[in-house]
Amino acid sequence: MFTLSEENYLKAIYHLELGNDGGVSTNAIAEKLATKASSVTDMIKKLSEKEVVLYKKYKGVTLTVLGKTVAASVVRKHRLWEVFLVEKLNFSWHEVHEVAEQLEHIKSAKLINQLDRFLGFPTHDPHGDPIPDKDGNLKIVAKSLLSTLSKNESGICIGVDDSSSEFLQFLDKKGITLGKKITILDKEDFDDSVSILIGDKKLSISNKIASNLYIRAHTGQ
Amino acid sequence: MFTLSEENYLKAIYHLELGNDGGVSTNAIAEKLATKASSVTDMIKKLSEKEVVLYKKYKGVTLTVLGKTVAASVVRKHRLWEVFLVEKLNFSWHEVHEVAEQLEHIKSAKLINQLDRFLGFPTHDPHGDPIPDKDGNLKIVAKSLLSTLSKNESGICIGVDDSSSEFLQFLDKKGITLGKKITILDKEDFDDSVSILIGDKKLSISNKIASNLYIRAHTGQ
DNA sequence: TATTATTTTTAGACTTGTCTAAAAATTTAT
DNA sequence: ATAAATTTTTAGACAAGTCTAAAAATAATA
Repeated sequence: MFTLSEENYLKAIYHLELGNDGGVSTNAIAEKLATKASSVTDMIKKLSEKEVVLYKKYKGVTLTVLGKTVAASVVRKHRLWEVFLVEKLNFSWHEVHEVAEQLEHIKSAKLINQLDRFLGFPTHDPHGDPIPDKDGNLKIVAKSLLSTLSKNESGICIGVDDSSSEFLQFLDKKGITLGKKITILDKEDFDDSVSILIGDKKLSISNKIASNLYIRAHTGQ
Repeated sequence: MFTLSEENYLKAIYHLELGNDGGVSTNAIAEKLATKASSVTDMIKKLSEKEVVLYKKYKGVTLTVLGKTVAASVVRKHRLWEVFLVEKLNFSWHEVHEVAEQLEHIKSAKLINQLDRFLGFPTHDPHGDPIPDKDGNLKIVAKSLLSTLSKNESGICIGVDDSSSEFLQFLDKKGITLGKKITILDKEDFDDSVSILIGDKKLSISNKIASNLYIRAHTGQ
């Protein structure tokens, strides 16, 4: 069994490993968890004892198979709860993270299995991130950043890279939500802004926005 | 804000105050929380600092208005989550307690308000215990123990006194559930056992069972 | 490659919540 | 009302998780 703190470390390492492949550095973990490197070293030793990470001094850590399973289970719970909050309790997508951070640590296999069924076995959370299955595997969907599409190309908005509350509220204001079709009308060279058609609305977004939106390739116009 | 541990102490004191009116003893709290009296003394001092209990050395504690509010809010969350687990996730009434013990500490006003609405503003949990409202008030329903009814009297089963998993499973096996009408057919003097009619089934139950079942007086017949 | 700069680890301290053992206060009983 | 039993508190210790400051190792640079 793992403590709340241990679970948070495993989750952080899990996310960091998905980004950079190879070992995860002490500093990277410290930054992600808003803690100090010395605290991370202490915890890493404990996790190493418990055989959920491989650790060699000064060389960073990687999750073991067991560690990956535990981390994926926490992520699974987090994302299922997010779906619950949005679908059943009328939360907005920018409000769910904080609460899911707490709910993800509730321990009950039956709870999470029944919740999964209750929600209709969702595959993605409200930000478009995939929900690991019971064994910790996640289905990767091919996705591109909106900023990489060319003029006249289009696709379905399927996720966000930055899921901060501020960014999500900005998207709400602009009417950009998951599932909507987006077409590139024009790209401005001088500031990299993009004119898009979303639904029947035309709007211009900055490159910063465009490179935080994931699009599923929409083959055949 | 209160820690998980503080919330558990407040909840324990809240429950103990409902039973015995007047101050709650250190030992009573220790027993309820399966901890040691010395630990209780330590925590009581902290709670006293935070002005959620009134404490005088050797004289036990009572909750302040603030303390009662906090405790009632934890109980409210516990019982709402129990309803959720039974109504939405197909838990049995004997399975909910352990999980609700965790869920009751999740902090989010919106979560609990929306959950309340989602569940249709329930007034009682799956064991028949009343759910405190947002202000911590609970509606007390007049109830009697089945063991106090006389021959030919009847009532509706509305709760249990002992909500241990074992007792609840026993009731399941016998087909005794909340909402069912129970009529006393006969009472045996020599062992205080009771013959009852529940639904269309006749069965004999011991006094121990009869004095753990709450009945709403069924006036008229 | 020698010297900085950066990263990581160690050492020691602090907080929270718990414990045991012993002392103090209260209650019960003779 | 005094002695015995019980309850409660104090004192000191411990584990988990964190921190600061300093030391050690690694990486970057001249």
